[in-house]
Amino acid sequence: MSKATIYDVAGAARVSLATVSRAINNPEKVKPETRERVLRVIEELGYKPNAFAKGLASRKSTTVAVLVPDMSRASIAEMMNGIADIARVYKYSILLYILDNEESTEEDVLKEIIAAQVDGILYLNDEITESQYAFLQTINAEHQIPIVLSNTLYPENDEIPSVSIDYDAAGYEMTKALIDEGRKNIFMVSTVRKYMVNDQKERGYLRAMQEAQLTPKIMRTSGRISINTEHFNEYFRNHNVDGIVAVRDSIAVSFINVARANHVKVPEDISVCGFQNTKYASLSRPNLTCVDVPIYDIGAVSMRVLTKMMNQEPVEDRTVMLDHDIVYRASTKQQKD
Amino acid sequence: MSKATIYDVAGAARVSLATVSRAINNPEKVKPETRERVLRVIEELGYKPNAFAKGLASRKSTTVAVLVPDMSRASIAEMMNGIADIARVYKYSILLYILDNEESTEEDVLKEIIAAQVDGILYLNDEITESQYAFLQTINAEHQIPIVLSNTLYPENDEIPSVSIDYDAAGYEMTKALIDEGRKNIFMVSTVRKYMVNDQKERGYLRAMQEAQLTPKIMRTSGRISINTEHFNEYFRNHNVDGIVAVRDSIAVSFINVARANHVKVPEDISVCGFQNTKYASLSRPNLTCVDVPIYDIGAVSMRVLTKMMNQEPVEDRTVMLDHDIVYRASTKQQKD
DNA sequence: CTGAAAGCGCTTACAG
DNA sequence: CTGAAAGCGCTTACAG
Repeated sequence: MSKATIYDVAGAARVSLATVSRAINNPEKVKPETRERVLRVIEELGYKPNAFAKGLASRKSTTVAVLVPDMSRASIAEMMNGIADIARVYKYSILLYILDNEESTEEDVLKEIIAAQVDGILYLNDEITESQYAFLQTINAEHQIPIVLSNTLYPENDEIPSVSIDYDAAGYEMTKALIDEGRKNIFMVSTVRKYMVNDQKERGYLRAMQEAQLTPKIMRTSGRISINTEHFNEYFRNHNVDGIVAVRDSIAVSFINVARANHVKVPEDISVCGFQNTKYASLSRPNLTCVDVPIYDIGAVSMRVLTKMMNQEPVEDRTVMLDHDIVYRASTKQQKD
Repeated sequence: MSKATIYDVAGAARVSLATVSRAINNPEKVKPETRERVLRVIEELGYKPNAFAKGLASRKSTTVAVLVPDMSRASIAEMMNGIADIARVYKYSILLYILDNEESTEEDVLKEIIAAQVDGILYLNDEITESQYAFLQTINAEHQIPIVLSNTLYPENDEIPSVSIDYDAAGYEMTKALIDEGRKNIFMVSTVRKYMVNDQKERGYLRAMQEAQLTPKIMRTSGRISINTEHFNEYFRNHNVDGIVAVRDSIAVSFINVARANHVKVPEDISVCGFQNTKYASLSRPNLTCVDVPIYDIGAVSMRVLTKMMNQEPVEDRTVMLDHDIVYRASTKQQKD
């Protein structure tokens, strides 16, 4: 019923199966006349090449693996949309691997990926460590399989290309904006776990504070709301805070809530800003000022870079930094346009 | 380097390739002694079966397609985690297909999926229509390929199994809770686009209102925050509202914000509740009362049902409804425990 | 319990 | 521009 094979097409078009294959994959090598006849038969029969046979014979899968740490981070979903759109344009399928820290280690998953014979790997795990990077390099070298880091970067090394924004600069600008408002006691709220990307934000924050001769203070939270609330409450009792640069929107919103519960006014008494420009930023009251990360584009561009690598095209820029904006809203005093 | 094939294993273990294949796939058909020898060699050589050859020879892919409308809906990411965890247990890979309304129609994507020879399909598109359902049935019948609906249901027909919660009952209970608070002018805020799932919530709402002899009023919004805000503002000027059952948390939070901007107090003057129990619910002020949908479990169970179908095991219950809770928080008066 | 052999549906030099 | 044929790395009756 749906099992038309290349033989059926060849028979119906009265050519050899080699010609059918060429008509599909190297149309220019087939006489237009024949090509059209073949294509028409393909259409009529609803023929779709068997992906396994094709993969086996050609040693190419037209499949890429997307490796993600945990889908539920808001940014990742939107990044997937960008990846999927570009993948579709270039006819790649997406094999999704979600890392859960439980049973299987990342190394196992990567072995699985290799066994699946993907043509390339998109690595969305933003908490990349030295040893993980080294492991990726090994894979890259041993299996000749292109890898791109999506929304992460590994500043010491660009052997594996990466696509993100300049988080260091963004952290700097965001902090500078609060300094320009006259804030003195600006805290960065970062995460306990060390993410490369948050590291960069911290660097930018530190630079801005040092330039302004202010004392930088970084507090680290888990991502969990309930814990944050207590943690932040304590801070209000014991610290003088008039500015917050949070590494994520949701953390910033948590902070706003705690501030207001402590009768501290946002933005009169304290300015709060975040990173990402998720829906949280628009749903919070006051609306959150934040760095607008073009997360869809990061996904799309990193997939595009990967397609180039899979085609052996040269990749001139191995550390792509997309532009970012700062969206000024009501959680800070300074409301530029 | 990494290209050990079944021949290499067979050679090193001094058996035929048939035996190697059996040692992997039907261990009980191989003498324990030989089996262990083979397995040891596999370990040593780091042999991984070539997925394409295996797929081609066996006509099974151990891959499932997950078809999603748009990753960025909050619920889908978490559902994917549930799906992925169970998929891993049963050794299935996930091929991800994201529908964007642009170029390719759903029908094209499904053809692609079939060409990819997946063993099963998980369908997460919650706005399923009659014609889509019919098309899925065709696929099911023609290609003998199992399909499960995840977090959707198609009440008129259970030929295609589905896993969700009883959204009708949940809508009823949520509405009833507001009625029990003494609210009279309870609106349901639903979506312009017709989602099966929201239909169910509306049914439950209507039933509760009718039982209480109250006039049901359904307003429909797009999901976009900016539009909602205007829309809701108008409502406050022209209507008497003392209760809101929103079909999504984010819509409920939008409504809370607009209410407060109009100096209407939540929950003193108006009770507001939503659906899903996302992070929005905890980040809003006041915290949002809502139906807690076990979205991870929905993903996990639907994947489990699919594995059963792929193994030809009988599926007794074709319309699985998982339990749900209502989480009472500060956006409603009645705070049960 | 094990092996020889056919076959899965393609691609791709190699001839012509 | 086209065809015959080998080969990709497995699985699976079929014998034994």
